[in-house]
Amino acid sequence: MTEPVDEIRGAIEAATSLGPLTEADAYELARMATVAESARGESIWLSGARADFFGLVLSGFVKMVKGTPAGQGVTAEIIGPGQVFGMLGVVDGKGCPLMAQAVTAARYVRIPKSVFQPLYARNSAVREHIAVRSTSRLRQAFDTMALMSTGRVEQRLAAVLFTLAEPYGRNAPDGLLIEVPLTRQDMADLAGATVETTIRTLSRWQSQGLVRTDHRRVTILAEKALAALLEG
Amino acid sequence: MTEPVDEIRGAIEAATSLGPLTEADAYELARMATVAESARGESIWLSGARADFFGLVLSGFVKMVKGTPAGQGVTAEIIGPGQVFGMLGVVDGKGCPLMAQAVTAARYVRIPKSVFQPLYARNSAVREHIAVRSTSRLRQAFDTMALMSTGRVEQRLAAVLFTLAEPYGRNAPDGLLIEVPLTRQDMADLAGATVETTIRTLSRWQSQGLVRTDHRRVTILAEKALAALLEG
DNA sequence: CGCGCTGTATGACGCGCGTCATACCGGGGA
DNA sequence: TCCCCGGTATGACGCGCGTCATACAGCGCG
Repeated sequence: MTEPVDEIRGAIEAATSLGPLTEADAYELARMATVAESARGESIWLSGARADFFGLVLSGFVKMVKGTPAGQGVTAEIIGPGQVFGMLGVVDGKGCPLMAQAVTAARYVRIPKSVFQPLYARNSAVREHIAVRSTSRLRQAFDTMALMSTGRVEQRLAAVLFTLAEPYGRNAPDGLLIEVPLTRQDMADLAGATVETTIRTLSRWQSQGLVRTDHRRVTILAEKALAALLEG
Repeated sequence: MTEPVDEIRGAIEAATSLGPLTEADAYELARMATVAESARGESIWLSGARADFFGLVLSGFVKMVKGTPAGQGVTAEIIGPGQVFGMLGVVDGKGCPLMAQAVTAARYVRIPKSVFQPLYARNSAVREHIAVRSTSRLRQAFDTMALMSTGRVEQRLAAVLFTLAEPYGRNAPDGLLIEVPLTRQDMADLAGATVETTIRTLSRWQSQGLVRTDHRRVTILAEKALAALLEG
């Protein structure tokens, strides 16, 4: 069994989101970080709460949820193993406006912002790396905005599946398996729709042979046919 | 009459979006930049086109439009005097995925990316400044995403007005005047709705005394009542 | 002046999808 | 074992809003 600090350090060094850290920096972070676990559905932090740490997922999946004025939440993104979440606040000192919640049972590293901040201030390569990632996410955000404001639910849902398939898709014998276990409610939150409509849409797709769901995991069976819906 | 280069330099130094430039840097940029004009409705660059410059608005307004797979466009943001647009591509070298189009007759400074890039690479204060602004826009983007995916048109439209009022609102005798001249179509694009629905909604608000429109400029008469719609 | 074009406005119609209600299934706990 | 609860599924209903059609006012132009 490896020492926890080594496991953490390994994960930190492997996380491309953090950028090019020196060995000493990685060790420093690892030394001050801790591993935490959350059960499925558990909140890691609440929206608006000034979390004093950000997270690096070791296993499982975490979602970032934005509360709407209307009350219900919309999921902004799904964070998987090797990805960090809640680091936005590190850049400008403001808190993260999104709620973090475990989609599945999850293990993750808690890295105190107070430890990372000086490193961020000192290491310009890390700053640059994070800046580039921010702009890339901004591009994605524009795409999502455009989709959400014009599309029908069917299109949004299809887009959600493809968005998830990009980082978390795996080729399976009969199609493209999305490795994130999501309930219909989870997908509805991603698409900005209701559970019922999501269920209906997926049922229809299933009967048309476009997708298959198995233990909360979706497999895209007919990629081209599903992609065609996006043009609608 | 001031020399063009001085007018440009003044605008560049005043633009907070560009960050803390040294005098020499500002002069260097100004020397290589040019002033351009666009008539209302004119495209400054097309989506996907690799513009080799970004812009700094001197007067008038410019909108950034994201084309949707479905065909029609959604306006991501409105850029006013003193604001820059299309600078995203400078950070990571990729092009700007949004179309830039003049909402009104507009004058703007064209700053070649090839001139700004080395400055960006050299001046870490500028990098940091831009990074902070990116994260702030990312936050906004999350808000907009949440709004677009859940809200009714009425709510989205109200949100659009308040979003515009923040940078471009001015206190007028009878309310809050939004200084951007927008057609109903423009507002529809911002809200992700159709012209007809936008017209109907604004007509209703007008008859209820919530807003007034005058020469394409909207005045919010009953701020609290309008804000109440957001909670719906 | 009439003509065309753009922007605003209003009505009719239909469908997508949100809302509410009901039912079934599987798993974990007393 | 039964019960309960979270997740899935399906039907009925209604309304918001997108779509299409029509009308009119302002404005530049030949």
